[in-house]
Amino acid sequence: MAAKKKKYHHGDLPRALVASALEIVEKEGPEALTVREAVKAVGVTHGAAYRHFKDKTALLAAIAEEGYRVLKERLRVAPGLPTRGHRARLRSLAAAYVSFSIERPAFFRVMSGPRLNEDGQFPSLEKEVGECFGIVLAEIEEGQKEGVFRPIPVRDLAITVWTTAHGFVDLVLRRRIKVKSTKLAVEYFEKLIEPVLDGLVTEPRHAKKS
Amino acid sequence: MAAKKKKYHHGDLPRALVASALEIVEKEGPEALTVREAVKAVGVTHGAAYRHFKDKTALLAAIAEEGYRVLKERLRVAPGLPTRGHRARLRSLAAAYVSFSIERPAFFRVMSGPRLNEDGQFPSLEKEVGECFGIVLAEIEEGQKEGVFRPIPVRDLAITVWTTAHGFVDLVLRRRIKVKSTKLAVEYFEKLIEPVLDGLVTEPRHAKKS
DNA sequence: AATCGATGTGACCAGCGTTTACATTGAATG
DNA sequence: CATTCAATGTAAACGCTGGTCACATCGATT
Repeated sequence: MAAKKKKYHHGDLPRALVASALEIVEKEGPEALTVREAVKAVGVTHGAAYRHFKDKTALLAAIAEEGYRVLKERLRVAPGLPTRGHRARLRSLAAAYVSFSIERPAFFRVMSGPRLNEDGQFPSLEKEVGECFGIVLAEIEEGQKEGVFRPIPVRDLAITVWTTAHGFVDLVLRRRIKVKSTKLAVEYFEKLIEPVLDGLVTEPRHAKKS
Repeated sequence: MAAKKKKYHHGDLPRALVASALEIVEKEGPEALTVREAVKAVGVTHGAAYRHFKDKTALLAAIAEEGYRVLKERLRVAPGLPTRGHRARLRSLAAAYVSFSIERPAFFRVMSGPRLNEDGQFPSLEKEVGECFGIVLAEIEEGQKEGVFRPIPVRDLAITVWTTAHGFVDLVLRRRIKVKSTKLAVEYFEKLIEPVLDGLVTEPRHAKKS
């Protein structure tokens, strides 16, 4: 019976709203998200939402931003010990992007969904994106200094890996690439990316035992 | 003054509707598409649209299908003469996907946009997708027979290339990868995919002149 | 205790996708 | 040629949406 007191002011409506909205997206997909629905779980009128978010788009941007924060954490721990070698670390980064995106498709679809990044809108979102990309850039830079990666512009290398991971996830979530489980999807990706990595490193290609 | 006779029945409403809808998507983006708006240019009530399309989604599916038909044609002519060698032909296929998608983003965004391919809905759409993918498969199969591509499952090779091209386009259209023009985008892609191809072929990597 | 900016309310708007009962047609049938 | 009938288009309605606005209520500052 611990009925919450009905306060006129909520206290932290923005955060509660993002959480509620994320839950809806997780259950019914991004296009099913409705300001009115998101507001219901919070116990507030839908008009109140517009005190904190200019737009429905702004609400989506907040979700996306949160998503990039989660992704950032996963990218940070992904490479594991520095002893693993740069190729393995880069593979782990890509796999982390894939597993995050496939395990939390709601995040992924919002993060790469609407036109959140057309202009300079949502600079804080842009910042999170930049930090995620920066992690990949830094890793490749180091690896290249040690001569592991081919002498291609770092940016190009990073974009190639990003492109591969992103495209894979997108096609999986759109059911163009069919997989039976999220776990298998990540395993499949790790198999696919191996030849791509071969093309990005200087060391002679993995000798297949045959 | 060749005012068209106002006939009660349109003649070919479905085709006209798809054309009108595509035009809107081209001008204002897919999310701006409205059944009511699409119908205006055709001079018919919005209710009439539902005689021919179960849904707004079905209308989008028709656009997507048309898009895959156009793409298919471009994939067919892309490889050029068979004398070019399989690596060049595969690169051309990927580049054709990229240039089509970037030159006609409206098509791309509809084709890979909403959940058109969740279940077995829109089988005719599914067929077009399959044919496009089939062109890539066939090319790789041949190249592999001649020992140009590494002995990886054909499907995996095809998916890797598709993933790369698709991911690149998606990131470009979402302004995550910044390019100054569509032409430069394609050129940039062709540069990026080179190392990837290196990883997919058996021949020793391109010797860089240095 | 009075004040005031921030926050929430409720009513309202135009526009949307979709459905329905009804009107109009052209082609097939006799 | 007249009749019929399925296909196609119309008009009005439904519930829902994103967004706005005048107003109510609060909590912190004075």
